[in-house]
Amino acid sequence: MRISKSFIPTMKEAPSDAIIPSHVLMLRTGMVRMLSAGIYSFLPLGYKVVKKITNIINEEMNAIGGQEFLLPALNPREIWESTNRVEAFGDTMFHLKNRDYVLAPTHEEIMTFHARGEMKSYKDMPQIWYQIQTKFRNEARPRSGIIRGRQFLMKDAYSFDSTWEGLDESYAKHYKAYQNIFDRCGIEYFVVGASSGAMGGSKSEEFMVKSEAGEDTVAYCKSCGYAANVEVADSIIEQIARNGESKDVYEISTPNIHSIDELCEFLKIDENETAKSRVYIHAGKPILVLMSGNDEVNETKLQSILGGEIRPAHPEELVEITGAEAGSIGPIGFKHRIIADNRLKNLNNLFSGANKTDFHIGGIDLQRDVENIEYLDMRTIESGEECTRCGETLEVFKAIELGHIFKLGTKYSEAMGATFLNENGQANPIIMGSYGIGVDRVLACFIEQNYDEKGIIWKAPLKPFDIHLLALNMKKEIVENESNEIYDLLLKEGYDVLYDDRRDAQAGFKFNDAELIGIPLQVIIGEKNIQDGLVEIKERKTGEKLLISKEILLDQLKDLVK
RNA sequence: CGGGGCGUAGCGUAGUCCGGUCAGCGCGCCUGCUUUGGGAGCAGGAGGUCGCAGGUUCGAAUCCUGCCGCCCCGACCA
Repeated sequence: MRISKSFIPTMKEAPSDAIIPSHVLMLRTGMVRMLSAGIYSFLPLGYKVVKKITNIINEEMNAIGGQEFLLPALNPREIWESTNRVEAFGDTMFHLKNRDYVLAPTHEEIMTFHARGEMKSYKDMPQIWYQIQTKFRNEARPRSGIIRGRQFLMKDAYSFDSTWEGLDESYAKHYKAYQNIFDRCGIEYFVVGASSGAMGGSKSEEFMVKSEAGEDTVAYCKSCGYAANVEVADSIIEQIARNGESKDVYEISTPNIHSIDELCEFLKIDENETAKSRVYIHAGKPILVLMSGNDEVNETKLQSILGGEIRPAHPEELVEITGAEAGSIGPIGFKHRIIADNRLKNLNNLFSGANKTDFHIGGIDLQRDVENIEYLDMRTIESGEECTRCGETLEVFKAIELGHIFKLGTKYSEAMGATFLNENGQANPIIMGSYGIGVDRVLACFIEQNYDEKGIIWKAPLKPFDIHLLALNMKKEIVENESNEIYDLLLKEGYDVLYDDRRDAQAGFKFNDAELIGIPLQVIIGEKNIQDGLVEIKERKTGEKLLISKEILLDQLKDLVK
């Protein structure tokens, strides 16, 4: 493709709205443009890479027996009512104003609809059906460029089995296919066991990549592969020791001291000598949660301990309940249920709030001074703590969900009456799985993992072109003629070539565009070299250059283009 | 939905507090000449309802009211 004739609008500066690297680079390389918040157009260069990804997905899905569909994005609302998911999705689902249709955010119902119509016997199964299609979700807050949009490309697959063992097999096939897909795309990922949440079903796993732009926080152990959402993750952490002798409790004036850090600084004490208080409301009653120092309450753990909904108390409620403002609350004199984190177990000589604004209490002995205190694990783990499985160091970081596989079971088939007859002639609901991949997220995540200060660095499977051919000065006849000749030659050899044949662009301009777009190999035609019959080959990633005779160019490329 | 920020030419921005020589700068774009291995030089040029709608005023990018849009943090999220 000749750049002079193509639409690849590169930019030296990115719009100030773009923050994360993939967003900046996709805009700067002319792969995408934003139409509205969370709604992007793919331009030719970007769409070319999208198709590379979807090709890989097609191959791997077909390899496990998947059959590709294309379902309508426009759905009658009624079918979503049948599984109660209009309510479940709430405002996240787009509704049309002038007809009773919704824009599909996923396709369990539609696939189940087709299965219900045709799959009447256990002999019809197993089946794996999938599609690659645009999905719509009315995200309250689109962000991070293409990573979280209101409209996005998704590969969604559905398995239909007559037995639970069959579902296990279909699920395992998808797990393997997903590994192949992400491996082939050149993405570094890990798998996190997840709760299936509102999707229903018994088991689900998420394929994640580490990224600052991520929306989940996960704990990951490099050495044994343990990975868990921080909401449910555990770690090994040093217990704090009880002092030999307990002091008496005493009140301290601590004007304007609100945080543990301020308290430690003010009293010249260690975090381990403090207990932080958080008040939650559970079933209409206040509960004091005591944490050691700056440890954070893990609300998911707390919620599963207590059962039912919890929420932090509002500032006004705090005063009502404890008599003090946030920052001065503590266990002494607190009249409701008190739960302390395991790390605080039986500690003494602690500092905590006095339940009197601007006062703290020292010398607290939880054994002696706090009646009916309960100890439970409520901590949010942190980077650097030890893995409970292998004892190595855990890392905690943000991650993006690229794929999610679910054992759905019979939730949808039961709700929609999709049944089949088994060997004994009995009607049973079809046993389903569902399996998603965010296709444009794969693209964004690849870029997040493969760029430098100059631009993107493509790897072979997703590269938009094989070779970037740069004619440095097209106004010189020899450069123009030789470059055109080499371009034709490369095309004839079957290479996909991006040819920078612009007459009015300076050499430096072309170099920078080439680094930005990031095609792995550049073939550079300069006036002096070509006069000597020489061309240059440059590797984008390393910057390594090779000056060779043009006669052996094709031979060299055979080794270099993968 | 809560908090914060922003909206001036295709992109990046100055000016807004303190109303009037205030619509400016850089990049990009067009024309010509020069230059040509790391985002060129000179000369000339095009391009703006200052997000939209009201209002105050002799006069509004600037002050007031309402609305719209975008970004960031949070809440939410299969």
